[in-house]
Amino acid sequence: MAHQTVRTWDESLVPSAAGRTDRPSPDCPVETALAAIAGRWTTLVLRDLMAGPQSYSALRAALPQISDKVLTERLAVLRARGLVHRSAEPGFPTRVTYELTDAGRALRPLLVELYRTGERLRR
Amino acid sequence: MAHQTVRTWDESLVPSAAGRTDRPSPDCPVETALAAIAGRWTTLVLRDLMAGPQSYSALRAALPQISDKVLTERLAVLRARGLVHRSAEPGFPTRVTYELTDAGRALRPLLVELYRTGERLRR
DNA sequence: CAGTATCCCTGTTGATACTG
DNA sequence: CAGTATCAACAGGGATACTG
Repeated sequence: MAHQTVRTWDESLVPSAAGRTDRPSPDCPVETALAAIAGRWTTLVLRDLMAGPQSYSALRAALPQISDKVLTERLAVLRARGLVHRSAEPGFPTRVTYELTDAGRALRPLLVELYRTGERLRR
Repeated sequence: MAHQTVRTWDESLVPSAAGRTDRPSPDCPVETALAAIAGRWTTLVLRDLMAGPQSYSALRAALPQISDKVLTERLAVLRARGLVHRSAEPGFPTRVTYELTDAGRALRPLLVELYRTGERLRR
């Protein structure tokens, strides 16, 4: 009879099978959440959008040091992730509004927990 | 009298001044927390250490696809971050145990929230 | 106003092989 | 057993200049 290693999982930490992965996998919920907020500036953009819909220039004004390229790419990625919705009014000059989707708003508790954890670590 | 833009901050999202940054800054608690768990494989190593102290080979066995180089580097970084403690028993063969520090254990609620958020996003 | 287009640079990851 | 050493490959981020 061969040895068998039975690994016990802490259900409060890893409640479902998807988290019992032995390598980084998109199927792991932790990876899914990390992928949602991945990228420099991303959490700052999300924070600003949590206050409500914002125009492109309002977002840029709130983050003076971000380059157009990066802000545009961040917003495009957040759109592709289904976290942000973009609406452009026809006419000139162009006016574009970005706002969070329901999925985007679902990130609020995570941002709060990141903040709490960061403050804890400071001590 | 010049115009003045008064930005209102949601205290439940950004409770202290450290989060009201206009660029990625190590002073922001969110950045601190993200830095703690940054890096591929990192959350998996932390997850395994949440179950208690582990030897180097136990960690490697739990993550068969990680290379020695990356596992070693991950552990070194987690040590440098003050999240993991390393203890080596003298003698041969070497036996080394890794365990979470108090700071490392403080990450548990964040991992749980990452998991919850990831599951939410799946729907 | 709201973006694009280039180009470069640097850090991170990984494969493979070797060691006290 | 518990790592190091080396090197190659890649992706993300940023500076700058231009456009419908």
